[in-house]
This record gives sequence, structure tokens and C-alpha cells, in this order.
Amino acid sequence: MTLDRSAAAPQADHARAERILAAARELLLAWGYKRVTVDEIARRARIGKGTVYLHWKTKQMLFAELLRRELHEALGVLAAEIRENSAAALPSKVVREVFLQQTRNPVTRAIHAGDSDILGALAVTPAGRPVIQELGFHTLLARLVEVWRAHGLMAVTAPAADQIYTIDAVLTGFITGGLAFPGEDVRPDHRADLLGHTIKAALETSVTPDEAVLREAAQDVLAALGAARDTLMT
Amino acid sequence: MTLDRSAAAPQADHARAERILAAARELLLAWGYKRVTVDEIARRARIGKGTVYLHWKTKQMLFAELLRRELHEALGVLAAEIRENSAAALPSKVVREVFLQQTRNPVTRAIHAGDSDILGALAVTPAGRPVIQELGFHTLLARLVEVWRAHGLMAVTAPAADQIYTIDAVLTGFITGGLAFPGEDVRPDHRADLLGHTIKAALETSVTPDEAVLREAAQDVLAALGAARDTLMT
DNA sequence: GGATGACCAGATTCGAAATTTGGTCATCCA
DNA sequence: TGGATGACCAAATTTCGAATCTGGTCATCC
Repeated sequence: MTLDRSAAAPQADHARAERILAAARELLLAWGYKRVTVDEIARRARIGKGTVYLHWKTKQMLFAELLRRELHEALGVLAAEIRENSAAALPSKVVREVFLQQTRNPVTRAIHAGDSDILGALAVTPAGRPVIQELGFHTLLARLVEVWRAHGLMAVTAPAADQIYTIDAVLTGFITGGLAFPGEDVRPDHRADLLGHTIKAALETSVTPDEAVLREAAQDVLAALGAARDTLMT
Repeated sequence: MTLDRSAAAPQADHARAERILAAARELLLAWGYKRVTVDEIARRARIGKGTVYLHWKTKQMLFAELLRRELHEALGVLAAEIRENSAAALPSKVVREVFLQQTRNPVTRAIHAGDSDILGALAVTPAGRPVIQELGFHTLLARLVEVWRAHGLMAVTAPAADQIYTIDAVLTGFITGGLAFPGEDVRPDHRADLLGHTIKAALETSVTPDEAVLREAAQDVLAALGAARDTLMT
């Protein structure tokens, strides 16, 4: 029977962790980070509150994992698209897709929509290491720029730091949403297109890249994404 | 003596208004909108509190005028630069300059740096009409895009609304500052250059504009700026 | 008759009590 | 006997009424 238990326990453990995560996600979307209590999460997952703490050291770490998973998933989608079509590895396409993910994903959108308190939670890796959000994203962006430059998709005449800064600023601006606009709000897909066009015009090299070059670049971009995803899950 | 008074009174009135405005500006920079009291403004201007209300109906209107003046001044600088050099009327140059004004001006910077409570105050014209800030800025931007398109400085193939949106989003992103950056912060002038480059690449027509065309466009831009400035002062 | 500051009502702040909540751990089963 | 649990605790947050502050008025004064 001990065999049974030692084999079944981790399984049950895993399933239970999933239930907790699912409950946390539901509540996060419904109430926002601050309103969600560990008690309520436990109730929804039909377990005792203490049990939550058998899986995560703190509430913050629980949510950090939730967010890391969403990010992991989003990067996965991006990677899949690039594998399917090398052209998706172009700077403008990647930035466009990041914007769309950010806009579409209910969790990131919920975070962005006022509950930025949660951002503090992201600053923790599963192991407990600090700063994943900014540093992680920034590291990835820096690596991508490096790759794009190496493959001639971006000009190497301008400093990489400037290009990184520009991408970050423009992306931020489009996500923030061109502030208060009277009347008609532009649709996400259309905004994404405008963003893509802006990045392309401002940063991509004008020559249409060779298909072979594109494929090689895509490999490196995929590698960068993979590394980022791994870091995310530690 | 009544002659003397009727001639001197408006003069004194004007000078007094200036003193009040100056005191308000000082306090705004030192304390931020919310901390500043009408009492303190009056004290600094060496007048009674009630006197402030002989000039403005409310505290909000007093600060609205202060901000409108700053904006008026900023647009004046921009106009002067364009008069001196037609090339300054190019989209990228104008946006670049707006960014620099926004960054340099202590008042707008103070507002942007946390005291957004004050933004409510901007939403009032001297007459008491509503919404100057967004609507005023947006109207000007729309008019400028119109002018730039008319003179072939911007592509007319893309919808004007898209171009307006793009400019607004990019400008917002650069002002917001490419969010949290580790380590070195890019210097304002350099950021302005990157912004200019981005706008130029994304929106300006690639052909170098003829000097004559540029001069004509500059005239229209100046007219638009003048109109905006007039509206500002009602 | 223009300037003033005491005055007022509403807004803001303060602070202590009450409540909530993240996190622990003695207890309890399976 | 080890994993699950919920009563429990300290710290944080919320409440709410009192105290204070401040925008705006107006009777008074020069």
C-alpha cells in the first residue's frame, strides 16, 4: 500500500495544486488581486486553508506562479507561430504578437487594468528569487534585439540600447492605449497592426530578408524564447 | 482723481493677478496641487484671501489659467522655432519638440509626476467651458495631421485617424518613459531623438520635401498653432 | 467701492476600535 | 505517523465619528 501511496500522492498533490491555481485564477479575474483571500481560494478548491501553504510559501508566491504560467503559455503561443511561419520572427511581428497577447489574456489584462498591486507579486521566482517581471522581460527583449541585429533584421548602425528602449517605449504607449480618446476606440487587432507598422518602419532593415536568413533567425528567436520560458519555470 | 484711478486700477489689477499667478506657480512646484491652499497663495502674494476670488471664481480656475499659460508659452516656443526654420514643422520635429517641452517644463513635469489630481483642473477654460486638455490637444493634433497630409509630408494612403492614434500612442509611450528600466536612464534629449526618429520612420513620407513645400506647410502649421493658442486664451 | 479676513459648510484627515486576513501549528485522522 | 485541517494570532486594513482644514462668501472697513 505504501507503494500505492507514494505513487498516488504526488499525482494527487499535482492535481490539487492545479485545482488551487484554477480557483485562484477564477477569483483573480472576478475580484482582482487585493480582494482575493486565501480562505476563499481554499474554499473553492474544497480544501483547508492550511493546505494551500503546503504548496506555496505565501499568497504572493501562489499568484507569482499563476502569472508565470500565463506568461509561459503566451510565449508558447508565440513560439508556435514562429515555428509555423518564420516571418513571425520579425521584430514587428513579435512585438505585434506580444501586444495582442497582453491585450487578449484576461489575466494580464486584469492586472493592467488597475490591479497593479499584483505586479509586486511577479517579482518572485518559484524558488523565491527576485525580480522576474521587469528583469525577465527586459532580458528577453535585449536578447531578441541581439538576435535580430545578428541576422541583419535590424540595423546595427544604431546602438542596441536605443533599439531596446524604443521598442519598450512604443509597446508601452500602445498598451497604455494612446491615452484618453474621444469617441471611437480602435479595435485591438487594428491597434496591433499600427504597432507592427510602427516598429517595422522605425527599426527593421528595409531590405526584404532572404527566406533562409529568416529561417535561421527564427531558430535563434525560438531559442531565446525557449530560454526565457525555462527561466520562467525555473 | 477718478481718471487716475480708472487708469491705474486695471494696471494694478493686472500686476496683482501676475503676483498671484507667480505665487501659485511657486507653490505648485514646491508642494503639488493638492497641498497648495488659497490662503497660502494669498499670503505669498501679500494680499487677502478674498482678493484672489476677485480674479478667479475658483481655485481650480486659477490653476487652469496657470496651466493654460504654460501651454501657451510652450506652443509659442514651438511656433518661434518653426518661423525660424521651416524644417521644424515636420511631424517628427514637432512631436520631438512637444516631448521636450513636456519633459523640460517644471509645471507639466510636476503634473505628470504623480499630481495627476491637477488634471481635473485643466478641464476648464477661462470662461468656464469644459475640457481643454484632452480635447484641445487632440483637436490640435488632428488639425496638424490634416495639414501634414495636405502638404504631402505624411502619406495620405493611411487613414488620418490611424496616424493620429499612432502619434498619440508613441508620444505617450516615450513620455511615460519606457516604464521601469534597470540602470542607466536615457537622457531627455536622446530620448527625444529616438522619438523623432520613430515618428519620422513610421509616418513621414520618404521623399525629402521641397523647400518651398516645406515653407508653405510651415505656414499652415503656424496657423494651426496660432488657432490653438488663441483657443487656449479664449 | 475695492480689499479684507472672520466665518461657514463641506471636505479631508486622524485615530482608535473593530474587522479582516495572511500565515502558523497543535490536533486529528486515515 | 505524516499529511490535512481549521482554530488561532499578530499584523494589516477598514470603519467611522471626531477634529481639523480649506475653498469660497460676505459683512465690514478704509
